[in-house]
Amino acid sequence: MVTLAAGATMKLVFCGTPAFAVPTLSTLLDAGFSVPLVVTQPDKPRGRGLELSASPVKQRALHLGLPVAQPTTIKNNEDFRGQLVALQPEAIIVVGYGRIIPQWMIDLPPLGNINLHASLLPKYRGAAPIQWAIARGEKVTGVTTMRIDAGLDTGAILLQQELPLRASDTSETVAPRLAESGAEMMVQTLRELETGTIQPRPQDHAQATLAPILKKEDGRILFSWSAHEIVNRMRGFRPWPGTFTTFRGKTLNVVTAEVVGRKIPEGQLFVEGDLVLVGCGENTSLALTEVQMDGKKKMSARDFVNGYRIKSGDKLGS
RNA sequence: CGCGGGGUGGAGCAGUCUGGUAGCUCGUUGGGCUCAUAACCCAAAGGUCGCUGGUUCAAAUCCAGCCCCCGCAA
Repeated sequence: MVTLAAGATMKLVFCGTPAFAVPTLSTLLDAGFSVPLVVTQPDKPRGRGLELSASPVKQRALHLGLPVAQPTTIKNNEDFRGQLVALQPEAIIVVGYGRIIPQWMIDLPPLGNINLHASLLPKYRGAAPIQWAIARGEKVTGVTTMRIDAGLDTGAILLQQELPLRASDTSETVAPRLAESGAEMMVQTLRELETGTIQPRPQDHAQATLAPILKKEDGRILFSWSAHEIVNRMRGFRPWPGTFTTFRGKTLNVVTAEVVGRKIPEGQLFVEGDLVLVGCGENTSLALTEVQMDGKKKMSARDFVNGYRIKSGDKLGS
């Protein structure tokens, strides 16, 4: 548990949207920081039926009784700007807000705009750092606090913490852990910024890599990839966009699978007992474990074979 | 009124268009074969075909309404 220096009640504005940002908001409050305003993205239609729904951060903020602002524009929004200026925050905290922070906002608070990013910057700059780190087969990822500047996740690094990745980890298992450790680290970052004991460290831009926001198509499997690469994407892109291919004209989501060192023609199925293999690149293949047909529930590979009469030689990807 | 798929013995599916004895691959149970087996052979049990109403001599199948599940999109 992190504690704030006695007597200090730093005033913050918190900008965030997804579930990843929620622990930071809660932890800051628990640590005694004052958050007179929470900024989050406007409610959007989500889910079947496209019903309007509030962001996870908004839901938590309302639960905590905090004022919420949901500006549709920021850069030239005089009302919003006036609101922030009037609050005179000492720092603005940004965690997965999902908007470009305009210069006037960067210049506003004396301690700057502090961002929590879910990677070891300068690696994996962008909107989907957790997913891409896993999809690229990284053994270690982490969280970074940094001072926001005009670029995309290019600001000076304040604190960083590593988190080892296990072979069984997926985005679903890693994100909460990073969110928790990042929340604690944000508290520590602010304390050290306040006492001046932190040394901002410029990023080595030559080492930068990108983690662009995911699109559905990022989940499409190419069986020319090695099974290792496909499994890594499977882990990283879970639960969305998932990893999928097509089977008999419909989308087939490959939920879980294991790497097998066996040569089978790419995209071709091979059934042997309870094993359902599909050929991949570099003389590897995938042993399917769980799949989901379009419009159906997730099922075991065994059920898939029994129900759909899968035979060796059937092909995926068409 | 965002688009689309689906609900059939324990599981996954076919059958629905062209109404007329409930099917397939598994699983389960019993038996057989075998040194043995998750393998093979034989047999059996197990289903109000999501719910309600309608049409019909007859509805899983056609019509209307409702419930539930899933994918896309966001």
